[in-house]
Amino acid sequence: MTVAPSSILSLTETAESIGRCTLFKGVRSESLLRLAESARSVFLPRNGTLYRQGELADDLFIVVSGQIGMFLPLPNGAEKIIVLARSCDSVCEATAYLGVPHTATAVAKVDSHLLAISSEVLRQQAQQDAGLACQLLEAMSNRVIGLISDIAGSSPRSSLQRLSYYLLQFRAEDNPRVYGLTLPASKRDIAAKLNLAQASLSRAFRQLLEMEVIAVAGRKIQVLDAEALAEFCRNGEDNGAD
Amino acid sequence: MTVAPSSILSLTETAESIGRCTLFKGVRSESLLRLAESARSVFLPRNGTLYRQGELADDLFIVVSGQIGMFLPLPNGAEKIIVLARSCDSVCEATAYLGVPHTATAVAKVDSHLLAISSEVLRQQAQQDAGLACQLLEAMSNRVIGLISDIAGSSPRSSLQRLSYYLLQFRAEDNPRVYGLTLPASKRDIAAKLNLAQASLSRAFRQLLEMEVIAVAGRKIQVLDAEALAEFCRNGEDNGAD
DNA sequence: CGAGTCGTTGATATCTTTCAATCCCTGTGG
DNA sequence: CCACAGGGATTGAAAGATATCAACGACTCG
Repeated sequence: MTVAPSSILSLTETAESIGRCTLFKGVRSESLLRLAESARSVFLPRNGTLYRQGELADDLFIVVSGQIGMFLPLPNGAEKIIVLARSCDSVCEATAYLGVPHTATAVAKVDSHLLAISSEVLRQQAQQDAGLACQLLEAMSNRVIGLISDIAGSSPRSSLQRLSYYLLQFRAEDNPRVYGLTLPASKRDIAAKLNLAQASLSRAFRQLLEMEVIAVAGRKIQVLDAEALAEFCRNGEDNGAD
Repeated sequence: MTVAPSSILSLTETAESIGRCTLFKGVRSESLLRLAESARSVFLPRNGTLYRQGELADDLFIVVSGQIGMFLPLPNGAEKIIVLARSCDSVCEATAYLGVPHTATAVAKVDSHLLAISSEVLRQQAQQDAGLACQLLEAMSNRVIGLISDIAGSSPRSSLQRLSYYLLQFRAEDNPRVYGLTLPASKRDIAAKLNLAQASLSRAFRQLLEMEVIAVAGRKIQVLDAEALAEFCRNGEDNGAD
């Protein structure tokens, strides 16, 4: 992991960068500046390790650009991806806030640029700025909900159900029957997130494809019948067209 | 769900009750009182439903006595238990703080007594009392870590590994080789938490038993060789005695 | 044009699930 | 004190689904 002094950017620029992150949106600039003072700029090449499970969390990371994957090493050598963080996302808020060992390992999926904020400063600032604390609270709440959603998505035994659930998460608010999406990562990583073998995911895609519920073009996917997907999630059985 | 006016308890008594909860430990009494004012007392008989997935979260619940199980209904009619909350635990902090729909369903495993705190008041108070907000932040962080740990425990395919991981969580800080524990719920519920069929969990217990890694007496369990359990978690294979 | 990665596909083994019957323990009632 | 539900846990046999291993095709990059 390459660490560059944040001085490449001015303090105010750094503060702005931090403020753009969803985690700190709306936080008053004074707090932002404090955080920026403690920030280090980190560049991580593709496949570079940001931290490993078990290491102490001294920093909160903000993804400026690139993509970071947090995963759990699994007994059989495989890995389970917990979060895929992209621009403006933050990583390891919980462990950083608590200052405890990282629960997962984080690596860059592509060349990435991040900001490391001292967890100690973060705690201090949270104590003094309730607005900041509440913002963190909100982000953390969303993370909790996201994790529970992940658990929900990984709990069904059937690979078809897991994939259906996953694809359904990209559906817009107004619940359209047809919609498009782009996979945020390689199929291999998606499989790791859904706790499936690459091969199993591939077969699941094929099933959906042959049922004409989706159309696939590389990472671009067209959902042709979201209702059918939802039906899979409920019943686990195919009811095709009704 | 039976709702009784909190007036059975004096306001200060309620505030004290709230303060005992780990979620609000160390919070200044003024904030506690504000929260207490908004609190309702809730009694839930065994198998009573506290709330269902999808309902709006208007309240944060504190378990005064009893046990609450939060679970996700699964496609095949089974259910996945996410959290088992006991005395002094809190339930659905994230959804309540955000005021969004519940992500899971909560029922009482035994006759239970809880306190319902208005989520709106909670948000207000958090804005005004950074100490409270930080306390919530800490609790939420722990919840995140706990969830990730759950994910880690549910990710390995093997039932032996899942059970081993689960039992290992009861190990004391100093990593003793031998230790005892009492299951916090029925084997059926444990199975639901580990994403296993009752029968599969039973068989996993039997394996561990026959390998003399644990001893079982109802809900009381003696771990005879924690290292062996840890080994299972890593390798997924039995290396018996070395 | 060769190297490397990603994704697909096939055949097999392994594991869990499922369903059902049985056993065990507990609390109740006679 | 014994008998009888009732729930929880165990066990057995069969079926189903995914993992695994390996080989192949497609694509990108240098």
